[in-house]
Amino acid sequence: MPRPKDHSKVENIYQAALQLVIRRGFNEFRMADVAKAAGVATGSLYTYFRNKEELVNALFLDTAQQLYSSLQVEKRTETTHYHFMKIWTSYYNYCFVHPDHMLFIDQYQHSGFLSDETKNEAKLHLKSFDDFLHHAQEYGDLRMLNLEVLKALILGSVHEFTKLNIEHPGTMDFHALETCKEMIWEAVKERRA
Amino acid sequence: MPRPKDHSKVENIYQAALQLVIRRGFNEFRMADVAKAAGVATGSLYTYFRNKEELVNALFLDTAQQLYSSLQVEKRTETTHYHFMKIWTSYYNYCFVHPDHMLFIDQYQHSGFLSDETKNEAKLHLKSFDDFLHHAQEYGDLRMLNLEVLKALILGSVHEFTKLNIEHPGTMDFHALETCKEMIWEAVKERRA
Amino acid sequence: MPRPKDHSKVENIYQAALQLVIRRGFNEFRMADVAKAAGVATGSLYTYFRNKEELVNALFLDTAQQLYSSLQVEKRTETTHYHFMKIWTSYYNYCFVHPDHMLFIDQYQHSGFLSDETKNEAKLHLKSFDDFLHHAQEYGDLRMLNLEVLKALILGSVHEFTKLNIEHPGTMDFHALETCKEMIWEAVKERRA
Amino acid sequence: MPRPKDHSKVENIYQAALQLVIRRGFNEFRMADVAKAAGVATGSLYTYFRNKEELVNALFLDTAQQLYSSLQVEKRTETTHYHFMKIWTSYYNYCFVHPDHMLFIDQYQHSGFLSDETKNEAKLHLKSFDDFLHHAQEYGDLRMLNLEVLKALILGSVHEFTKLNIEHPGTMDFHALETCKEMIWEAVKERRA
DNA sequence: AATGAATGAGATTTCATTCAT
DNA sequence: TATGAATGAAATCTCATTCAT
Repeated sequence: MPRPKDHSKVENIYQAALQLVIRRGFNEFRMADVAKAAGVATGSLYTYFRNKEELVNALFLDTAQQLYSSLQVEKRTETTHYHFMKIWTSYYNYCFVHPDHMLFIDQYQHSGFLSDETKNEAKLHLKSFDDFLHHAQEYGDLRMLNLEVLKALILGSVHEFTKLNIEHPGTMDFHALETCKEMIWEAVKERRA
Repeated sequence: MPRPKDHSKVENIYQAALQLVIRRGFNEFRMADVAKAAGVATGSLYTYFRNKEELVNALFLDTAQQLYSSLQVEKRTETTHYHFMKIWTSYYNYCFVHPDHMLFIDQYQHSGFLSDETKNEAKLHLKSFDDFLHHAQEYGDLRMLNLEVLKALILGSVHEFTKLNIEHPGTMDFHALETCKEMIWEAVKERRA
Repeated sequence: MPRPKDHSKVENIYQAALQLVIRRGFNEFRMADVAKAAGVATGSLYTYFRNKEELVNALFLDTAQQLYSSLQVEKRTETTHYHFMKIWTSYYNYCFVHPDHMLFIDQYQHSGFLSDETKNEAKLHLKSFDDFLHHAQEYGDLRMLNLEVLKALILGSVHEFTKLNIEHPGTMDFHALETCKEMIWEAVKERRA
Repeated sequence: MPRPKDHSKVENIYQAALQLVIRRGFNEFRMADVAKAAGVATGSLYTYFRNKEELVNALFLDTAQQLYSSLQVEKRTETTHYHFMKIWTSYYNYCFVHPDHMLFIDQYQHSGFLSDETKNEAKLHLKSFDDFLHHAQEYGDLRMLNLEVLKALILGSVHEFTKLNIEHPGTMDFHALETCKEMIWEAVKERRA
């Protein structure tokens, strides 16, 4: 029996690659560096990924999956308002703890490095969030607006606030955060007659 | 800083570089490609810019200046609401026509390629917008919130909607746009007692 | 030298390697590919051959032995002319059926990959053909000429015609083949006083 | 004005590449080695050739052109026999002086490295030799046989004798050479009624 | 003995920058 | 000043070989 393909190594590679993406400013990361940081040989990267492009795509998918999973959508038990706040906060918290993940996704989303397939597959992880928004609209709790537009505003706001945190740490204190949540809710909530 | 020997050539270079940034997926653009697209020799780039980094920084400044100038802040003659709508719309329109400018700024803003000096200088062009927001807060028309946070929300929303336009052209129709403006206003406006 | 632990496996490896040499254009064949095609693990190749060089040498010997055995030299019972035609034809037929074998030998014969030992050992399988030529010269049936030169012409002609068959299938029809045999015989036969 | 692309450098590269092909046994030559031997930087090879494959193809064409130009076909002024001997001898002499050229052509002719286009283009340089053979057949001086077959025998014989020269220098002495010429002529000449 | 994942030296190729013209 | 061929350091990728299982 050969050594079984070590899938924890793939995790190490993802971690290392992400760290480097951040450190080297999102512009470029070198395969040799990824290998070294992951504690494997350069050539080993190519047992897991056919080339650099495939590694980036896989890393993107893996990261997007984690990032979007942080949108804690649950079965409807509370008011839309309550649920919305909870989801937004959980997403914000994830971005706060892992700004690198969010930045990576944000940066590469529109880059030519990613295949359309990857981009589409990444979006699948937003399905339950889509459903939440859709149902909330049907209940008359959210503005009737193209879902993509709604999503862009909600997730985009988190992204922007996270970038702010990176550039000016401390700006987003407790009070600011509460206000932000409130603002976004005011933006998206339906105004009843 | 470019030595403005021949300003039209520098303009060509900027144009060419921006086009390439878009085409090559924001990841990398080659000096040779920029030169060819700009209709100059590779070596000539180095008469205008000391190296690639300087070219990127100069391009960033030039683009940011144009982009941020589109925030048509005027002297206060109308209500804050009216003025806000006008500014947001003019910015949105610029992004709609030049999505590449906006994407370039958005992508490189947090990249290690830019010097802090460049980043700061770029922000100077937001000074009049800062002033507008600040005064509007003083008049009690906008939420009392860290200016950076307010800005992040306002400009960020335009950026997100522009990205939407790129990915799904047509999503942002007239109705959606009006609603978006309304949403952002609802988010940032001060609720009086 | 292969350790003949499992002779059928070595045969598989030879077959696979030859197939690959053909497919990959005689330039390079990869150990991993040979292993896969032979249905064994990469590492297993190294139980049979110390390294790639040894595999090539062994393959060369094996193939040369088969190729040269097709020169059906028998005890002198017929005229030299009859015997010559028979031998040439049997060699031609083998090459026609196994052009890959012939090409492999032809390509690697002068390549630095083979040890002198291998080259010499391969030539031993031409011993009986050498004898045939030598005796035919003594009988005054073949030109008195350095044996190597004679061999070069006789075997070389078959090789050339075989290559022709590969490049332009059908060129060597029955008539052409008969003429070729005749030509070579005219070339090598002794003209008596 | 930039440095004009130095086409003598291409010649250097060809020379260097050929030398290496020989030295390293026709199996492989490294771009870095070619560059060093040609006295240029590694990267410079890529200003002349897009990649290794293109270099090999160009080298093949260049070498084939030289090799085949040595077939000194002239206007018919003498007997076919005389002319044939002259051509064969001039080709043999070229191969004797440049065995490396001949070996390179012979080795790569059937290798997957060359494009079909290259192979076909190389053959164009045999056009005047084809014409010579064709006319000689019409005059009733050469056997009526597919031209390709005739060529294979004539050129192939030279190749084989050249290889002999490499392996056993001295074998092809003056006497042997004269006999060889005679043999080939006996093989290809038409036997009149 | 057999496996095939892992290795890493070494190959090819790229591209920012220089420099002869 | 302008040119673009030339450079070579540094990147990506390959593949013969090793070795833990």
